[in-house]
Amino acid sequence: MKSTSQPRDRGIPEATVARLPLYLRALHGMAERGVATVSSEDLAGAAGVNSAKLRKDLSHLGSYGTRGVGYDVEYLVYQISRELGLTQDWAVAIVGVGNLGRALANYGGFVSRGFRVAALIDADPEVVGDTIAGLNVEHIDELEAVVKRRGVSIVVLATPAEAAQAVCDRVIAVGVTSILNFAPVVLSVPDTVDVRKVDLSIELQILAFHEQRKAGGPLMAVDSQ
Amino acid sequence: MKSTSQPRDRGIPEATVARLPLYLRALHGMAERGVATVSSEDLAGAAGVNSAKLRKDLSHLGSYGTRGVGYDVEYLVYQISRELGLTQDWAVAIVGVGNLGRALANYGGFVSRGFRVAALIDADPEVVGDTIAGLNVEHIDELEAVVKRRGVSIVVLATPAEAAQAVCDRVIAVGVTSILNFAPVVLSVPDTVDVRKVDLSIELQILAFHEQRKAGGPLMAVDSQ
DNA sequence: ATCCCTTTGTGAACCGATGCACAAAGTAGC
DNA sequence: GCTACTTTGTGCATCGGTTCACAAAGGGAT
Repeated sequence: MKSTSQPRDRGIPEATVARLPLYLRALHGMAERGVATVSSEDLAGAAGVNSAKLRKDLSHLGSYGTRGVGYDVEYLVYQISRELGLTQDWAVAIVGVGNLGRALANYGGFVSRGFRVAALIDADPEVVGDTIAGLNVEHIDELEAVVKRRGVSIVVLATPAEAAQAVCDRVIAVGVTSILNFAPVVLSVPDTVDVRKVDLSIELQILAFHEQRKAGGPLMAVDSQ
Repeated sequence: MKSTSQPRDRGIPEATVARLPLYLRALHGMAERGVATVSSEDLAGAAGVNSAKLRKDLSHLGSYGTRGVGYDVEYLVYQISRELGLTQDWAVAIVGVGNLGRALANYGGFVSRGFRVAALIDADPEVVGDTIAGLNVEHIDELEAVVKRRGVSIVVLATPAEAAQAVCDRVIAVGVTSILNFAPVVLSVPDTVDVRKVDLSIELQILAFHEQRKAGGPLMAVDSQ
């Protein structure tokens, strides 16, 4: 079993996986502009990475380039899509239909290729029954039933921090193993479950740290010693 | 110059900086519950990290713990806040007041300690003049003036993808060096500028990748060879 | 068919981050 | 003061990821 017919390794580095969507987006843009073939140099430029890194990333999927020529755009789009699992359709449920949940439901670009918002769920009787982005908001009591009925496999948590862990536990109990968490809490889950976290406040704090450094560091104003 | 009085090293590892906000949040929770002192083990548990990592992270700020006892919660909150630059007040402008921008403006928890939404800016005459979260939405033509007048130092981009680079260039031209980008594009900026990216679609794709792996991998359905 | 040019795929050095494991430093009890 | 116990701070081995640099592979021209 050498790198002739089955070069695709089961273990793709996590860092590579995180960049594949970036390459895919750049490639989609190129495909729309009618570009047929692209070099690692150009694609790397479009994705904002180093070309050696790009080549190594792609080499983890297989040998899809042609030396002296580059990569076929359409073919590469297909291969990356398949590797990421975007050739199938993922049903996503958004739990928590506050400002953020609403924005996510309406954000077209977000749920694009491969993903479909299949359910909106909230606890507030005030919003249950509303129609948002063409979907009926259902009550949290229906959570388990809705997840099962619609074949939801990815849950987006946009609840208040206090509610997140409880909702998390419930969706895991019905078999969901992929969660995108917007609530500012550390979820505790079994390690069979994947949680990705998006935390706006943390991103701002990291920016503030660097901004402060540029301005002279934390000692400047205080001069503690 | 040893580690007695000036232990604070100018170079805090990036990975550490990214975790400090997490520790800070856990500590705030503890402070509210009246906890006076915490061990690395307990704090690490609350933040979801390994205790050795936590201790090493904190050691980059200085020697703020007491052996045999732990860390003083209040004191550590102060030290981390100071290191992150949260003892000062950062004026944030949100550009793009669509669904997402609106959600961000209203999201109280997001702009919490140390941050203040100082301006909302949009190009659509339909929304310019509206009041959202107590703020008047201003026209994009006023961008430079508003940024200067309000002392904005961090800009949040919540525009459509097509507009993001242009807005980015403009705010950089007025001196902004910290940008939080929600638009699904790779911004090109001088390397004096910090850009952090939040991309919902990428997060979903990473989840899909792992979800597919759990289900048997991309070969299962296709069996290409 | 041969030579030259382009671009891929990857071996190897390097770099930063992680986690173990333990000495150093402190508290508490006698 | 001395001993036993707790918990920090860190040296060290390790690991994953990045980057360089180049040999291998292909295309095109003569």
